[in-house]
Amino acid sequence: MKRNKPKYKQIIDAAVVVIAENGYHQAQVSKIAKQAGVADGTIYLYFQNKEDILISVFREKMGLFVEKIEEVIAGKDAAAEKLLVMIENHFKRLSADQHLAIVTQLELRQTNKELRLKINEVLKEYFLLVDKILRHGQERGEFPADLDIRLARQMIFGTMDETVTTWVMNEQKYNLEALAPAVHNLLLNGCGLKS
Amino acid sequence: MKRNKPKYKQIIDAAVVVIAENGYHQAQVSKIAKQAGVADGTIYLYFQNKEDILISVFREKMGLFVEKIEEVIAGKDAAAEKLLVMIENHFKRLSADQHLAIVTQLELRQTNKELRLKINEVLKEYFLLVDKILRHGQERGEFPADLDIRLARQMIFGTMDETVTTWVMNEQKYNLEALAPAVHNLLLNGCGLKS
Amino acid sequence: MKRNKPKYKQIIDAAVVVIAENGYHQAQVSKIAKQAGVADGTIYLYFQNKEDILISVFREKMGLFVEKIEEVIAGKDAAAEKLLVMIENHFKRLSADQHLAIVTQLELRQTNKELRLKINEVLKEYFLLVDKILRHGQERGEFPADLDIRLARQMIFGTMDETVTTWVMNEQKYNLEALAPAVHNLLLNGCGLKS
Amino acid sequence: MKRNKPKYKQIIDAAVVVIAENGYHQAQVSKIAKQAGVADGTIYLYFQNKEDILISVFREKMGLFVEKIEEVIAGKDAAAEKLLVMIENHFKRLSADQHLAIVTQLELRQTNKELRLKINEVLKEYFLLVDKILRHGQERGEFPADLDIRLARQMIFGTMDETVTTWVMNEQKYNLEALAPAVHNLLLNGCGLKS
DNA sequence: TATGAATGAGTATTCATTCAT
DNA sequence: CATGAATGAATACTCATTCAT
Repeated sequence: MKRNKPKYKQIIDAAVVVIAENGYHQAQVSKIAKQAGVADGTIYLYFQNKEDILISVFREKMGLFVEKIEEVIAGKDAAAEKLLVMIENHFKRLSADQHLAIVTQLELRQTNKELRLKINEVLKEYFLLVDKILRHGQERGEFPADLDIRLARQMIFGTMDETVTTWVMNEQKYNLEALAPAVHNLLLNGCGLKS
Repeated sequence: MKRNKPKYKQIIDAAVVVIAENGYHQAQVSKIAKQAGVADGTIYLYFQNKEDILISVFREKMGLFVEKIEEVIAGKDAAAEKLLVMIENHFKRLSADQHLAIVTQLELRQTNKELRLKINEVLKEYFLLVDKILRHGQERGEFPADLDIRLARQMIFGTMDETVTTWVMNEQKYNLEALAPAVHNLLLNGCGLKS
Repeated sequence: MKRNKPKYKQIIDAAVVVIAENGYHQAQVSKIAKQAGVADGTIYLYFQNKEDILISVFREKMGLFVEKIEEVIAGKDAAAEKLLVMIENHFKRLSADQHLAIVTQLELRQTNKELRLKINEVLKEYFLLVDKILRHGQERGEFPADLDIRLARQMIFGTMDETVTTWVMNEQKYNLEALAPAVHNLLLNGCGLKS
Repeated sequence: MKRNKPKYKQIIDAAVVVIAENGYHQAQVSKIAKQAGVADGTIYLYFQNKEDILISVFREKMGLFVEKIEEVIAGKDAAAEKLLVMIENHFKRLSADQHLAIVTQLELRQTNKELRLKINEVLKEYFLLVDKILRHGQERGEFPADLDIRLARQMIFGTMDETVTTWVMNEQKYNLEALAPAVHNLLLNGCGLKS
C-alpha cells in the first residue's frame, strides 16, 4: 500500500507547503518534488497525476479533521454541545496549521469544477457527521422536529466556511478560535430576538 | 464612454455564456469573441485584457443585483422583512439566469487571488447593504443590541452562498427560490428551539 | 502630385519624430498619424503602406542631403577638398537633426532585407557622387590611377557611417563635426606613416 | 555546464541556418527547434528565451572569430602585417560560412536597440584587439604617434563591415577574400597619393 | 478628402507527464 | 524504486490595413 510509505506523506506535506507559499497556479509538480526532496518522476510512482495529489492532500488532511471531531463530539451528550466542540475544533485546527488553512480556503478552490466535485466527495463524511448531530438534536428535543436537516447543515457549513475564509483573507490577524461561541450562538438562535 | 456602446454589453453577455458552458479555464478570448459576433481584436477595443472582461462581468451583473435588492428592501419597514425579500431576490435572480449562477458560484472562483480580491471589492457594496439591514434591525429592537454585525453578516452570506452553490452543483435540479422562507427562518431563529 | 501636398510632408516629419522617440518597433502607424494630426486612414491616402512611409522618409531626407552636398562640392576644385566639405556637411547635417541621425543610423536598420535593399537604392545617388569625386581626383592626379573606386567608396562610406553610428550610440555626447578633418586625413592618407 | 552539451551547439547551429534562410523576423523558435531536431520545449532547457539564443549565436561564433584572429596576428611582428592577416581572416571566415555572413551582416541588425547593445558588448573584444594592433604600430614607429586610435579603429571596422555587407547584399557573387590586400592597402595609405 | 471602428493573422513560452537509464 | 531530460500542446494580444460613412 503506497499510502503508508514515507514518501507518500512527504509529498502530501510538500504539496501543502508549496501551494500555501506559492498559490495554486504557481504550485508546479517540479516545485512539489523539490520541496519533497524527490525527483519529478518519483511523484508519479505515488500519484496518478497532479489532480490526484490535490485530492489526496484534501483527503488525508480532512480525514484527520473529521476523525478528531468525531472523537470530541462523542464526549458530549447534548447536540448543542456537540455543535460547539465541533466548531471549536474546526477553528482550532485551522488556526494551528496556517498553511492548511490557506490551501483549503483559498487555493484549492481555484480548481476546475470536476476537481471540486471530487473534493466535495471528501467533504461528504463531514456533512454526514453534522447531519447526525442535527438528527440527534431532534431526537433529544433540542431542535425542532421539522428542521430541514439539509438546509441547516448548509447554514452551518456556509457560516463556518465564510468565517474562516474571511479570517484567512484578513491574513489571520485576529483570533479565529475565540469566535466559536459567538458563531455557535448565532447558529443555534439566529440573529432574531427570541421572544 | 465605452460601457454604453452595444458591443460592450454584447461581449459581457457572450463571456457569461462561454464561461458557463465551457468552464473558466476553457473560456478563450477567441471563443468569447466568436460568441459575441466580433473579431478577437475588437475585444481589446472595449477591455484592457482578459481579466478586465471577467471583472467587468462581475461588476455589471452584480451591480444590477445590488441595485435591484436595494429597491425591494426599501419597500419594507421591518428588518426581518427586508432580509426575506433580499434572500428571495438573490435566489430568484440567480434562478432566472442559470448561466450567471454557474459563473458566479463556480467558475469565477477559479481565478487567482489577485482577481478574487478585485471581485471582492465589488461584493463590498452588498456587504454594506446587509450591515445596514442588521443595524436597522437593532435600532428597531428586532435584533439583539449586542449582535455581532460582522459575524451575523458572515452567517447570512455564507448560508446564502452555500445554499446556491449546492443547488448549482446539483445541476439546479430543484426550486431554489422556494427555499428562501426556510433559509430566512433559519437565519433569524437558528436551528435551536425557541423558548 | 501627392508629394507636394502639405499632409505628405506632415506625415514624413511625424514619422521621423515618432521613430526617433519610440524606436522602429514601437513606431505604429497610429502613433505616426496622431503625431501628424491626421486619422489613421488618412495615412493610406498618401502612402501605399507602412514600408512606403519609411522609404519615403529616407528618400525625402537623403535627397536634400545629396542635393546640398552637390552644391557645396561644386565650389571646390580639388578632389581632396570636395571630400572634406562632403564629410563636413554629412556630419554637420546629422548633428543638426538629432532625430534624423537616430532614425537613419539605428532605427531604419532594424528593417528586413527587402526594405534595406530599397533604402540602398536611395543611397545610390550618394554613391555616384562619391565615385565622381574619386574619378575627378584620378583625372587631376590627386589619387592613384589604379585606385579601386568601388573599394575606396566603401571605405569612405563605411568610415563615415561607423563614425556617425558610434557618435549616436554614445548619445551624441561629443562634437561630431569637429572630427571631420581627422576623418578626412585618415581617408586620404590611411593610418600608415607617410614615408 | 549547459554550453558543453551537444544539444546546445545543435541549437546554435540550427539558429544560424534558420535565420539565414528565413530572415530574422521569420525565424520562429519552433522552426529552430525543428531544424535542430529537438522539441520546442527543449530549447528552453538550454536558453532562457529567444533573445538569449541570438546573443549566444553571436557570442559563440564571434568568440571563435576573435580567438582565431588573435592566434594568427601573434605570428606577425609588424602592425601592418598583423592588420593584413586580420582582414584576411575576417574575410576568409565569413566567406567560408555564408550562413553566418548573412546572419551577422544583415539579419542580426534587425534587432531592437537593447539586443544590439548586448551584441556590441561581444564586439568590444574585437575592438580591443584592433586598438592593441594600432598601439603596437605606434610603438614600432609604423604608425604616426598622433594617430587617433579610436577614429582609426572606426575606419578599419567601418571599411571591413561595409565591404562585407556589400558583398553579402550582392549575393556573395565575387571573391571577398581576394579583396583583402587592396582593403589593407587602402587602410594603410588612404586614397590619396603618397609624397 | 477624411475618418476611426473593426478586423484577424501570427508566436513565444510553460509545465504535466513519460521513459530510457 | 528512482531519476530528470525531453516532450509538445495550447493561447492572449498587437497592429497594419480596410471601408462604410
